[in-house]
Amino acid sequence: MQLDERKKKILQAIIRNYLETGEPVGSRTISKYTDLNLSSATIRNEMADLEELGYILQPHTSAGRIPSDKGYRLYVDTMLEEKGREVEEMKEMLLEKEDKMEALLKQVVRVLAQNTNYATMISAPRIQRNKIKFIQLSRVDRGQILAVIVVEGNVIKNHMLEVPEGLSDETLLKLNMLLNTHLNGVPIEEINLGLIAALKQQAGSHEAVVGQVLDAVADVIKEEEDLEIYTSGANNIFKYPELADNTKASELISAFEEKRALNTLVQETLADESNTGIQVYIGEENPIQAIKDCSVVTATYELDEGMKGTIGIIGPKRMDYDKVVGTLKSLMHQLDDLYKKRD
Amino acid sequence: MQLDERKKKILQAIIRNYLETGEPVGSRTISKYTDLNLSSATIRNEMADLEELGYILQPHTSAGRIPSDKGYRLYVDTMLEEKGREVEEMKEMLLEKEDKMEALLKQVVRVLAQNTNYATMISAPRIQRNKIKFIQLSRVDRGQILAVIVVEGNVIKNHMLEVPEGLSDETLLKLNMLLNTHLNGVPIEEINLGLIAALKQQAGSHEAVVGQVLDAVADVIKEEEDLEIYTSGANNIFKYPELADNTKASELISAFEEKRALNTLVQETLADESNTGIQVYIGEENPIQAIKDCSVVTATYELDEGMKGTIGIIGPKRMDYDKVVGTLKSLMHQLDDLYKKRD
DNA sequence: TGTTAGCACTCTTTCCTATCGAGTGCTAAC
DNA sequence: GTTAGCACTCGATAGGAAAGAGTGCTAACA
Repeated sequence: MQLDERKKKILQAIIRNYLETGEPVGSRTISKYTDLNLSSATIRNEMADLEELGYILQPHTSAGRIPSDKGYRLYVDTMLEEKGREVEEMKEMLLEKEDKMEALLKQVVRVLAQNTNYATMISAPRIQRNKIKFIQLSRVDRGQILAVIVVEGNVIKNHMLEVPEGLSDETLLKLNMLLNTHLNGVPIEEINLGLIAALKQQAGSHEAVVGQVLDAVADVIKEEEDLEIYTSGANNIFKYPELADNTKASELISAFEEKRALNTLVQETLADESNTGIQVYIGEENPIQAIKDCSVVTATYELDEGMKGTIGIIGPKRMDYDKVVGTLKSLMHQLDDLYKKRD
Repeated sequence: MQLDERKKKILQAIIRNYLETGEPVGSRTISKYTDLNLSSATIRNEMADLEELGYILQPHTSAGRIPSDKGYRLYVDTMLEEKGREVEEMKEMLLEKEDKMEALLKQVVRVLAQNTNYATMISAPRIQRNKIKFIQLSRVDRGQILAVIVVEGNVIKNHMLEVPEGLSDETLLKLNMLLNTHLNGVPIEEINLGLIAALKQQAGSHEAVVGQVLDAVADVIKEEEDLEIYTSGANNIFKYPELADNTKASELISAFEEKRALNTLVQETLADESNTGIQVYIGEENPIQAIKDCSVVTATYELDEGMKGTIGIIGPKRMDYDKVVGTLKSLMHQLDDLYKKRD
């Protein structure tokens, strides 16, 4: 059996309707809902076929049909081809520029949750090019030195070092020179044992200080790895009865709080380079067990200088894919603009 | 009518039992539960009295009794006098020292949630003494300058400034001198218009740079105000049926996510200086409307140098106050130790 | 051959009712 | 003051009937 045009139309109608109502949809509804002018009986026949093909399923014998994961998948795929919508609504809200990346991300994720009525997440951009741009040691207190490390992309890292009180200003100046001449412009990955040994040797009796600075540099990478994720709108799941029962809700909330799980999602999204930057995981397709009853739409955004992050929208399988994809696309453009303007 | 010793004992028994089961407790249960050797009928009489006094109430005519807010309050008050327990369990977990304050707080709040099975929050310490300790401008790029501001308590603030490319190293040095001589040791609150004007005048043509630095300083205070709050264990609320229905759960989760609300709780806790540092808000007593069906136990912790923060545990009204207070007390000691050791 | 009307059948949902049982309040006796 | 006893209340639970939505199948139709 093949999936002809009419079957596709009926399937689409079923899904659309189900997205709206969340209830299984019957043949009579479709008979009226579409412009095919077919009786419910005919629809019933077609539905039986669609079920056999695996695109829809019946919760129980005398209920209407609901889309299967396979059905959603077809729907989403055809939709992604067709659409390139826009949602301008949130532009204004975003335009209240925020100075700090963190605040900006928090705002984006909140606006997105409010706009879509789904749960949302965003991962802070992961810096890919990691050259050291600038290092400075400054005395703050008698026995305390502040190390400031700036990495390409203007990621700034502060670290307080305890030093012997006898350390003179002169020495400090020397150490500054030493560090900057050897490390400026060097990608963090290239700081190997040889370089470290050379630095320590030149630092002489102050090798401990150099060691601490290098530890701080190493931290920059470490922080990269457990990258920051912000979430919002977790409570939106209560708007969808199929997700709101205690067990599921608890799992979902928990996954949202323990951002560890979401991280796998981020990784997965960043790894996949194939398409437009937008990916849709339906039900079991997504890598997180706890949200297997949900669908996830993710987008990769890229700011200047190879800084990449992920935005995700998590909702019921009957989420309004159309709108969500549109919103994400528009949002990505705006993030682009926003960043370019500021830069 | 007075609250004699026997009534107190009965009330305590009712509350204890209700804390365990979460079910209304009947007269027969109490008759067996206590060592008073009274029949259920007698208990019934006493319960009628207790109800009249407002310490307990009946969900409906033929049900047992549950404690009222007033009842809990009495229970908690007498308990706080008596107890000074310890919970050593989480010591080990905390002893895996974390370098960064943020990571430490996140860990504390997580450990606490795991230990208690309630939702938990912690606010990052708010610095009270705000003297500027150190300011430094460093050139990072041709047109970019990094301003590092260190405030007493070693709070570090970075800010990137855009400057005209013509700015010479010499000028930079002068500006550094200027800022440090005038601002070092000055409490941020005391930077008034007069001081600002004087600084700008001395900076001459570079007053714009000084202005930007001062803006960054102002940010330190601003950040103080919307202080950071970390939460954990929100999903624990699903363990208590009386909180787990959709409406309530949604409100709770939402309040937990929107940390704004929790902030009022922090403020309130910090404001109250009266007692041991531990406060208990029962039901409507707490300032957040969304969690009016919960109880909140808060503690103020104080690290060195007048840095104060708040820990909170949010659970059902029938939370195990005894254990929670004990846990919090022990935790506070450990935080003290931890910080002292590191310092 | 595809479409449709009709009908019996299935299964959930809803509502009603009866029953159960926990717990109370009251009375009378100890 | 304490207790036993009893009638009463009211939620919870279970069973069953009726309603309703929707199906699958058959037979008729164009």
